[in-house]
Order: sequence, then C-alpha cells, then structure tokens
Amino acid sequence: MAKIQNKNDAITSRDVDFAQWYTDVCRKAELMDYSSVKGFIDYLPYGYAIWEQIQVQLDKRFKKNGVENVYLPMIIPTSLFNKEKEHIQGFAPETLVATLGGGETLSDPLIIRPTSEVLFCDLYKNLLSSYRDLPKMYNQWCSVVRWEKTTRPFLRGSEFLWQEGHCLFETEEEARGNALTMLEVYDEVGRDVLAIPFVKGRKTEHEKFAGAVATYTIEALMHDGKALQAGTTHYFGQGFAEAFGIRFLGRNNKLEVPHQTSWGVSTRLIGAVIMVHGDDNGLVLPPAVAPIQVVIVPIRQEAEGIMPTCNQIKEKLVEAGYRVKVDDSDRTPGWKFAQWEMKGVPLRIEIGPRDLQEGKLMITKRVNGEKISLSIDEVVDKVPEILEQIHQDMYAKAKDQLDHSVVDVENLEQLNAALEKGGYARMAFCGEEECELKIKEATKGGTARAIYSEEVPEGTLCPVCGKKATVIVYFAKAY
RNA sequence: CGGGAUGUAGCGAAGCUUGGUUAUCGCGUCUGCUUUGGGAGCAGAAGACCAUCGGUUCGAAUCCGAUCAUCCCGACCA
Repeated sequence: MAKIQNKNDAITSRDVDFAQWYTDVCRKAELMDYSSVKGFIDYLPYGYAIWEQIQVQLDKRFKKNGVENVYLPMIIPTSLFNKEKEHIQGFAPETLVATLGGGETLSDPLIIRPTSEVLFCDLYKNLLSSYRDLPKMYNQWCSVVRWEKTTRPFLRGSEFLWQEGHCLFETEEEARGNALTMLEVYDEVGRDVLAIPFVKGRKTEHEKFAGAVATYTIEALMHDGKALQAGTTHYFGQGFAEAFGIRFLGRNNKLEVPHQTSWGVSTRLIGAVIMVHGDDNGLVLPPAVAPIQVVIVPIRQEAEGIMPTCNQIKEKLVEAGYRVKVDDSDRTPGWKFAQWEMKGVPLRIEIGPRDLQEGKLMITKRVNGEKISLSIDEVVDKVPEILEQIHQDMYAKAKDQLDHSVVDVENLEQLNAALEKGGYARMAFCGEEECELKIKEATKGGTARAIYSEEVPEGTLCPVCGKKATVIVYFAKAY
C-alpha cells in the first residue's frame, strides 16, 4: 500500500550520498535557505527554533556557573586587533574588513569580529583594578564573520551564530579549572540535551587556537564516520592580558596580570544533531531541543469529536510544559506523517474515529518507528516518560556507534586503514607539529582531534620520527 | 585557491549533440466534486523576458565568447 509518488519530496539516501542527504535535510526540513551572499544562510523559523532551545539549555548552565551575559560591538579597529601577534596571524586571512564609513575612507579600518578576544580585553582593561574584581566571567551571544572559502549549512559558514565566554581569573589554577569546567558543561549538554556523546580532551600544539596556551575540545562522530569539532574551551595564560595591558592590584599590593579563558559553541551543533541522529526519512530531533516535541495528527478530522479530543490533549500537554502542535491542515494523514518525520518531531499522536470509539490513540516514536497504543486518559501522564526514553535511546545508539568506532593502532599503515573505515583511531606519537603534518599526509587528511592520554607506556616510540612518544591521540578525518 | 558540475514557471527536471512556427513534463498553486489509519483520485485553469551581456545566423533555450551565481569534491578553519 505504501506508495511514494511525490518523488521530488524524497531525499537522497545517506548511503548513496551523505553530503547530498545532509543538504536535502537542511532544505526539506525547512531549517535554512541560501541567502544572496555566498556562505551566508537564512535561518528559517524551524531551524532557528532549534538554536533557541540550545541557547536556553546552555545559558542556564552558564549562569549556574556564575557567568553573566554582555554584548560588545561587532566591529574591531584594526589597530586594536593587531596587538596580539599569534592571534592576528591565525585570523587575518579570513577577516572581512570595512574600509568606508559614510562614504569616507576610514583611517583605521574596522574588522567585522571573527571572535571577540580583543574587545573583551579592551573592556576588561578598564573594569579591572583589584583582585576583589575577580573573577570576571562574561559571555555574549552573537554572530561572527569569517570569510570561508568553502561553506556548508551550519557546519561552516561565513557568518555563524555562537556564544563566546571570556573570563579572567586571579590564578592559573582557577583559569585552567574554568576551561575544564566549561568543557564539562558542553559535554553535559551533549549528553543530556542533544543526545550526542563526545570524545573530549586537549588539542595538540598544531590544532590549538591561535594565541592559546591550551585548547580543549569536544568531538562528535557523524554517521558517515567523520569527526566534527563541536565546541572548544581555551586557557590563554597571560598572553592576551599582557598584550592589552590588563592589570590588577593583587593581595600582596603588587600589580599582577590575570589569567584568561574563552570558550564557545556555535550553530554547528545543529549540524551535529542532523548528522548524528538523522536517517533516510529526514531529521530526528532529540526531545529537549525539538521545536515541536509532539505532533497530533487527526484522522478524518471532520468526524465528530476528533478535533475537540486533539485540542484537549494538546492543552493538557502544553500545560505540562511541552511543545505541541495539532496538524489540522487539510493535507492527507499520510502526507502529514511523512512531513513531520522529515522535520524530526520525536513523537506523533494519531487519533481517528476508530480510536475515539475505543477511547484510545496511537503514538509513534520518530527514532525507531515504534508504535504504542495508549488510552486517551493516560497519554498525558505517559508522554514525559516516553520522551525521556526516546532521549535515552537516541543517546545510547549514538554512544554505541562512537564507542565501536574507536580502535587502537600502532603505526601509519594501521592508522590509515582505520581512518579509511571511518571513526576514531587512537595512536601514540611524539606530539610534534612536523610529525602531525606527516600523519595527515600519509592518511589523506587524518587529523589529531583530541589527546586521549598524556601517559604513554614506557618505551613507546613515535611511528613517524622514532623519538619518544609523549601523547596518545584520537585521530580521525574531520569536517 | 585548485578540480568537477549546474543555471529553463514557486520547486524539480526534459529539450541543447544535429538551430526552425505556439518551449515539454512532474510536483506545487487555483476551482469543483469525491476522499481521509503511510506522501489521495478525477476534471478544469493559471503560471517562463530559457542566469546576464555580447557574438554568429534569415532565424538561438540550442552554436561561440565573456561575466555572474550556486552546489559538490579537495587544500585551510567553529
């Protein structure tokens, strides 16, 4: 009976062409549209709503950790930007710069922020005078611009939405602790909100952020076996603070330089959700961030009692705090099923005359298509636990895939073979940039995603240069 | 920045090799009736300066040149 005649609405299968599948989902689930400037996308209501949910979840956790939100300008004078050498070298190639203001040439061109370290430094310089002012933990929600050469919706764009936390501390210990604490926050949001497990750890010298002493990362595994950097936290040491002249009077009545961190996640998380959970029927959203958590599809909606029942159930669920939609459009039920599956709604409720007569309804889980028959009276009580179960199932499935992808290897041949298959491979090496580049070349794009361990068994040698190995690293091909 | 591809109705495509009256098809849209538990059926209707600019030609969606835009794959980055 199943017939899909409307083949233009179907999406490419993941196994046929994963990249095409991804763009199909972005477009057909109405998450985004392409704008008239390359690399810049329009966030459509459904896609933006996912971001709003992610924001809520992150923001409340930030605040629990003492972070306050601020907003700083989107433009940075070039002269200010140039103060930290490593930083400018890292970002200069991809900045967008305004050179005209009101038709007049600007003597100090304005850089559209690619990140706001220097603006926060400039602000903190004025705010800080005593150790009593510390710590300072500010965050801002904004967009940044990086002139990317190749772009993909949510994964890499010339403009993307994110949050950037910038903190100052009295001691190195506190600052390093903050970088790790925020990494835990990101990890928790992955686990409890996005149902995405991460590989996490410190970045190698080669992969760390421009200007950082240490960079920590969370890395997810996409369905096609490639890794995706989902968020980073950085310990900056005192480098930026020194370059920008940030000082405070310490407990010893001497001028001291604070220790600094920054941390951020972006709308790339939406891309991660799509590529970790999605299937050939479209998007699959974790309940915590789904703009619509339950969709109610009436069957024969003109039949007596159907619509009132649908609306009553909706009312009760909304009262209980859920995001619910009754699809009373005049499309056919089959069309609605396919449509809301495409959009990844976690739970669907069907109510038809037959159900109504028996006082029942049919519930379907998006993640695995499992159908459950429930009595109308108990549905409101059951939905919370069903949604919770969906979350658990999604996380378990993703965790299983991640765990099974990890293999331990000892040399370049094994590494190459492992990365060909996709997923993560752990290998010890010396940690030098030079060797890392050679590994990348030998594996056609394999990169060090995160350090698994800094304790290496005695006598282990780097398979590239033959010197003593210092770290065991997760390698993968990445987006 | 290299490699590949595409640009024809709101969307997706055919037509182009071999130039020839009125540019074809599907989806969507509109009207009406019948339907409704997995992308409904029938009948009718509207909708396109064929990406842009230039060239060849009696004649260009079609051939030639340039430009612009987008997508995909690589090198660099959230």
